[in-house]
Amino acid sequence: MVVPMPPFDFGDPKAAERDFPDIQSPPCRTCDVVREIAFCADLGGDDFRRLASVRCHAQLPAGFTIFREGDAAEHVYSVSRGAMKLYKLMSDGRRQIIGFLFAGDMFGLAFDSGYAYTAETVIPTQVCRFGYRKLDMLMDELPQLERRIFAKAVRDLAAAQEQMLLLGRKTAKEKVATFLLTLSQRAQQRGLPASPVGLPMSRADIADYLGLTIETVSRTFTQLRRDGAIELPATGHVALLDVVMLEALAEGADCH
Amino acid sequence: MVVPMPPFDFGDPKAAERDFPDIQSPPCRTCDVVREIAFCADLGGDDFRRLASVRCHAQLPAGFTIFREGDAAEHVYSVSRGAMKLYKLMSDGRRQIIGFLFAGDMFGLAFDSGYAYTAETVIPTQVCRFGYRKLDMLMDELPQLERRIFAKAVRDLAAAQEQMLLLGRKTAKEKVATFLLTLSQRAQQRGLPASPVGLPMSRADIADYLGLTIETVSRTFTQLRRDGAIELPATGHVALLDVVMLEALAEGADCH
DNA sequence: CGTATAGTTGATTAGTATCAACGCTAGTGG
DNA sequence: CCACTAGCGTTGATACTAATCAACTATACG
Repeated sequence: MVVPMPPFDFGDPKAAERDFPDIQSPPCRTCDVVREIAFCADLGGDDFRRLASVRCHAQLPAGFTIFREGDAAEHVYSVSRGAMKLYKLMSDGRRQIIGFLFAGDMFGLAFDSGYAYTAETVIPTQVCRFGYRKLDMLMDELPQLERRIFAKAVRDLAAAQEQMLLLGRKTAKEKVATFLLTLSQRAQQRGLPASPVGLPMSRADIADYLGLTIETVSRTFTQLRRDGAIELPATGHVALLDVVMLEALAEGADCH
Repeated sequence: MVVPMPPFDFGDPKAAERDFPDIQSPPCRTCDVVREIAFCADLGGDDFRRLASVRCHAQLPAGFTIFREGDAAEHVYSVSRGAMKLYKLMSDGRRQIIGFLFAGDMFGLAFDSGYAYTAETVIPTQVCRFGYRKLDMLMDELPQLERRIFAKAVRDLAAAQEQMLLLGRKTAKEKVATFLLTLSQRAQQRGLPASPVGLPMSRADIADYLGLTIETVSRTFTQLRRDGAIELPATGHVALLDVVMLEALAEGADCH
């Protein structure tokens, strides 16, 4: 079901970052499932096969950097399984996570210059990779595909703008509530339950996504737990007990 | 040179907001200039004429709302002259400005649902409007055009991500320095001088763009003026005296 | 010229960051 | 299988940036 582990040394993270394991493999079932939500959706069987011909897969360990901000953009990626984070760094190490990605999400679009962000796995993750040139040629042939990716870029833009509102104008509590609701909605879209939601990323990742510190994120979680809005059954999981309250909190109806 | 004033009441802002003045007018010179940087660029003379056939122009007063967040997306717009702001509102009135637009900038792209933001003029502004359906059909015929708009969306996305870094991780001084540098660069791209830059938007607009308050923006301006980094020769204008210092400040080298 | 609005400056407060310590969990090796 | 250890997460005390509240000044407009 999952592509065999690529031949790099898991014990040495530096070695793991050297190369993207370039495995040419037959279409896998996971990717067929993902197809419905991924950017290959809506393509006829024949078109899909042509698209599939220019891709390759890889199973990557947690903490694996696929590309860095500024790298020449040579591939577009799609997550088949697992979770990724995209981030930007400042010279002094401050980090802003631009987004989290799950199965079906695409990343790596960059037109003129290089990639605008670094892409790193959060947990062991399987991705499909598409060569840029081949994809470009394919887009000329399949206008359906281009339109599909175009629409995806516009949706990403809308999401980024929503996040700008969050970062610029929301309080810590509102930020965390919004984050949890969004995670839940996205889980639903992937056919997963809305309530015990996987929370694969660390507190540091959440903090850097919401423009907060680890401590504030932690404190806010406890506060929401005390309010009865959420529960933290196990590490890496949240249960949304009171979605209505969370929605109120997300928009500023702060019941202190 | 500029299209005649549309027939709505400038004295009554409510009335002004009712309708987009639907003026069918011959291609104007301003728009031809803008063409080089706007999304119609790179089209052959014939293709450009076809694109021109589906557009209409309007000259709008300051503070004019072209569309609101959530409105059904029926048109795409391009600024010919003037300045616009795009923003999102929260239920309690908190506002986040998503971006400022100047001559050559496009806005109004929205795929599935309605517009993701409200679009309002900052000063008297001239815009071109393109019907969505017609543009859609035209994109099918002119892949060049679709690719062009696609690229624009990807660049907008990168800009939004850069702004996420600013909003989430930069200090007030870093935010303002970054803002001024970006304004200056964009002015240059439009063929204007880099240094005395027009600052058509209010302090409130700048504050809502940078995730600050009016007072903090004002204080930071004075601070930068005292540092010798900028000068405020007249209302609505900034001179960037020390770009190197501003660049250092923008990235966090805070010379207090 | 007078008034309304936008912008500046000052005093105080509040929210989040920072610094610091502690507890828990997961992974490791005996 | 269990003890050990490192890293992650939580909690507390304090500091600091930017928000808020308030007054004043400058600018634009009628």
